[in-house]
Order: sequence, then structure tokens, then C-alpha cells
Amino acid sequence: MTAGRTGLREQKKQATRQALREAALRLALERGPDNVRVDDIADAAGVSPRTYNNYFSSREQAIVAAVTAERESRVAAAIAARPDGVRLADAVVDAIVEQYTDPDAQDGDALLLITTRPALREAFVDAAAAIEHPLTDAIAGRLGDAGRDTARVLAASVAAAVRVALDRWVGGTAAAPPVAGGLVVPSGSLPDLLRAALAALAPALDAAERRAASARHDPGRI
Amino acid sequence: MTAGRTGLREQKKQATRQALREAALRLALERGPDNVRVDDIADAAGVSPRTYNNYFSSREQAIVAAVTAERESRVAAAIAARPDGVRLADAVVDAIVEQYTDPDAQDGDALLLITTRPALREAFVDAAAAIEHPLTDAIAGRLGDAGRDTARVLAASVAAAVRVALDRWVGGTAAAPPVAGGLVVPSGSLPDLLRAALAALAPALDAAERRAASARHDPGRI
DNA sequence: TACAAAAAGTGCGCGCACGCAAGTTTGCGT
DNA sequence: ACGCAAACTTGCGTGCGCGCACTTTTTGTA
Repeated sequence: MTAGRTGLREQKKQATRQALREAALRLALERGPDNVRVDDIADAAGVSPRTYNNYFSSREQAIVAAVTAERESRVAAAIAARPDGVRLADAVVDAIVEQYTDPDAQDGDALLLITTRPALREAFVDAAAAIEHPLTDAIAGRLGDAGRDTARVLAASVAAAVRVALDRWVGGTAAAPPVAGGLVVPSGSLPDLLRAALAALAPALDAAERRAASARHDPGRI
Repeated sequence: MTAGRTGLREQKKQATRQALREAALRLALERGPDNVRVDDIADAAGVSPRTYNNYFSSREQAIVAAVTAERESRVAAAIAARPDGVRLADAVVDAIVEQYTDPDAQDGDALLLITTRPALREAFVDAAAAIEHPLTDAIAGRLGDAGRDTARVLAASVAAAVRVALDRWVGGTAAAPPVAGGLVVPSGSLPDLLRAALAALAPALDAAERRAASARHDPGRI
């Protein structure tokens, strides 16, 4: 179904991409991220430095990709996998939490490295933006083609919420300002942060779903 | 109130920033964006190239800033200016539409240039992300300090929605896929696109506002 | 099987972004 | 009025991102 092109060409491309991101992470762990030149990564993966840049547009992106991998498409697939009867908001939230709790992603060492270095933290958080397009398709699948525009906005919003949760999880952009009265929990568990962030969007997802359902009963309406 | 630091120092900084962005736009219009070196911009603004990079982290950013300017803080101020009785969703949507319809921003020539070159389009669309932080403060102001986390998610979502609207307005990232059955309006007017995109988030804003109101009546509840 | 079109890889070169370690200006307390 | 500390500017050097033109590999077709 989602096979796309399955030729030798595509196979090699994926292999190269994987070789690059794994080399990037391995070298970063071995020597520390600041002692890894792009040439080293390309060398280790057996391609030219120029080719490296055809796959990743920043060194941080390559390192982070080793841990982020194909999460985007997995999220979309996970949503599509939920039975149609499930509330859209639940399908989205559960799918995301599920994919961000994948034991594979918990490469202890790697995450420690990433959450330590500011540049990597930023790249890691920004990587969440990649779920937007797959998410759009997944949500549009539920809303019907009439709701494509709405789906795009909702997907972008969900991605933004995930970004916020991740940012908070890794310690935030800067030190939190000293709040006067309230006690501020430093970080918390990632699933909790994700659910909390996404909860704010549930009403919007519900409304879109309701609208789509009524449109199906009365196609003449806008 | 929102004065911040108003010393000579800050004054000079703003002057430099303005000189840089205006020089960037002027030169880009005169020679075409590809024939403008960073050194030229710095020269024209009377600072060193290195200083230029303390203000803008990409050439595109500087050019786009001339048209984007201080829109971020204006949006926040516009929201704060609405009377407290107004529905939050309306305050946000109206403030944003108002600020993105500022006649100043319609520097015909500049917008033509920006919407033409892909690199500039991207920078222009991405510039919308800058409204997130001011928006967070503005929304948090309405929701009360208990809703700060929610405010951040909502602000990020609103910014994302604006991004989507702008992206559509400037012609989209790539050519739209040929939809089978439906007629697709190419672009439409910016205010309409903004309202359409933000409409999907209205239910979330409403829900947050209701929650905040009930929390005010019953502070013991979470 | 042979071949032409498409796609991916590669070498080169140019600006650019940014860390670092000075030098310079502004702000503030005494 | 003075002087110190913090903020801003600047020159230098390094590695990187990417456009361009060219070679090599893969794919679809005759």
C-alpha cells in the first residue's frame, strides 16, 4: 500500500541514509559531537561529503535522525491502524504517545548526548515538524477530502504541540523565569507532557470530526 | 508598561537593526537578491559583516524582516487591547488579521520579490513563528497564570495555523497535487485564508477560556 | 539485449554562519 | 565625577551548505 517505489534505487538510497545517520551518531558518541567533521561522517558511510549534504542539511540533523528515524511515518500508520469508531482525538494522541515511547528510541547514551548539547536539543525538537505531512494525510483520511484544509491546520497544530512538549522535556530553550507564586515541575515524563499538551487541542479535533460526520449526512451543506 | 530597557544602548540597537533590514531590502530590490552579498548589506548599514550576523542569522531573514518588522509584538499588543469581554478566539483572530492587513506591509514591490523567490518565500513564512512567544504572553494574560502551559500550546498552534495560511497564500511549498474531483482555488485573499485556518482552532480556544473562567470561580479545582 | 532518459553521486568553488578573543561603548553604583 | 562591570562591536579563522556542471548508475522501452 504505502510501498512507493520499491526498486533497487530506492533500496540503496535508504541504505545510504541509514549508514549516514548511524555513522553520525556513532562518531558523535565516540569523540563528542564537536570533534566530528562532516567529512568523517561521509567517509564512515562510504560516500562523498557532497552526497552527505544531499541527505542532511545540517550535521545535527544527521545525528538526531539516528534516534528520530522513521517516526513520522509510523505515527501516520498508527493513526490509520486505529478502528474507525475511535474518537479522532484519542487516535491521534495515543498514536503519538505510542511512537514517542518506542523502546528503540530510548538509546540512553544517545538521548543523554542530545539533551546535553543545545544545538542537538534544538535539532531534536525541530525534528518533530516532520510529522506534519504524514499527519495531514492521516487526519484527512478520517475527515474526508472535504476537510483537507482543516486537516492541514490540525496536523500543523498537533506538530506544534508535540514540539512544545519535547521542548519542555529536554529542559526548555532557556532557564525558566522564576515564577512568583507557583511551584514549577521541572520536566516530568514525556508521555505525560505529550498528553497534557495535546489535551488543549482535543476540542478542535472533536469539532472537526463532528463537522465531517454531519457533512457526510448532508453533503449539500458547506 | 511594555517599555523594557529604554536606554541609549537599546535605541542604537534598534537603529542598527532597522538600518540593516532596510539596506537589505533596498539592495535586493535594486540588484536582485542573488547579487547582494552580506558584506554589501553591512557596508550600507555602516557596520561590520560580523555584526550583521549578530542581528540576522541568514540573508533571507534580513530582507524579509523589512516587511515583517515588529509584527509579532503588535499582534500581542492588539490582543491585549481588546476588551476583556470579547471571546478569546475572536480577539486572537481579529488581532492577527488586523496586523497582517497593515497597509504598511503591502510594499507591493517587496512582496512581489519575496513571493517570487523560493528562498525568500520560505523565510517569509517561517517568520510567522516569531509571534509564538508574544502570543503566549497575551493568551496567558487572558487565561490566568494557571493556564500558562495551555497558553503556550495554543500560541504555538495559532502560529502554526498562520504559517499554513501564509504558505498557501504565497503559493505553497510545491505545486498542488491534481485533485480528482474538486475545484481548487489557487490562493484567495490573505484575510480569508487566515480566518479559515484559525477557525479550526476556535473550539480549542473556547474550551481553554471556559476552563479558565470556571477555575476562577472554583480555585480549588485543578 | 541494447539504448535513451531519469536519477543519484561527485568534485569544485563560493559565500556564509558563527566561535573566539580582543577592543570599545554604555550603564550604574559610590 | 569616577571607575568598574556588563553589553555590544569587530577581525580572524574554520567548517559548512549548496549551486553548478559532469560522471556513473538504474530504469523503462524497443
